[in-house]
Amino acid sequence: MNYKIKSRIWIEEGDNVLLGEGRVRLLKAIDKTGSLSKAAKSLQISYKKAWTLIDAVNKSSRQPVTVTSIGGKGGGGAVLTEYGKKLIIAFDEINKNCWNYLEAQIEKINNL
Amino acid sequence: MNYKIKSRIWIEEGDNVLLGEGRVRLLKAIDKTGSLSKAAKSLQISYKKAWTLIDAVNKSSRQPVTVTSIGGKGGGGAVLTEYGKKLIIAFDEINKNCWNYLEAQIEKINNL
DNA sequence: TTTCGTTATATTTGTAAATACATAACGATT
DNA sequence: AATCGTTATGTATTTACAAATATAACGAAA
Repeated sequence: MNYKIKSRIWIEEGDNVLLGEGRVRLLKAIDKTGSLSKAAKSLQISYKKAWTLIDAVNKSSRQPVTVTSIGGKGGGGAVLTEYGKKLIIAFDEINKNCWNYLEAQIEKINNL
Repeated sequence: MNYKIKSRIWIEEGDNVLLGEGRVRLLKAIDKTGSLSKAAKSLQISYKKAWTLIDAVNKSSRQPVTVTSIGGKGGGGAVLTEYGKKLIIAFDEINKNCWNYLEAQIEKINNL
């Protein structure tokens, strides 16, 4: 059995976290469902947790990442901004490249 | 103000963690002090926490990472095995290269 | 055989984080 | 103005984790 290497990356603005894997997952779910409550349900987390996460994302971001509306047809909803979409694409790419690098490097340790 | 990117890497054997940044820090302190209790003190963690960490390291490692002795002159002590020394060197190198890569990549996000 | 500083381990206590629950506010549609 | 599915927020409870405390075991050396 060989060792495996794992990693987590995240982006900070000052002392606050902007993005991590969980937040990216949530943003993708919002993009797919058009709603924060549906996104939360699909990820099996509470609405409150999802809301707190998105609130933190928007507070630490330079530009809005989501736009929400309350009331009206369907009760409201949430969508990603263009900036938000670009963010998750860039994050995923960096993360994937990081994994690829690490997966190659673990051989150094398996061969010790 | 620009965003910063951070990361954590760790090595797993099956479901158990072998090495992470904290464990590597502890192993280095053991190497420097020759004792688990002194290493714990130098890192401002409890002896118990240090012992639990080292126990987990040795249980998930293919080969012993530390060798401890109880009683006798000086009460006993702990030293790293050659395998343990090689492990922390390899871990540090991989980790450092990972940081360098990420630091270059964060520009993609700062330029969005 | 007593001392000493260490390793080894169990048990309790305290604290922070996650979770659950509850409710207000909103606004287009009917 | 009543309804509906959302967003938005406060509060309480539970859980998980960290920290503190206590104590046994060890063996060389004096």
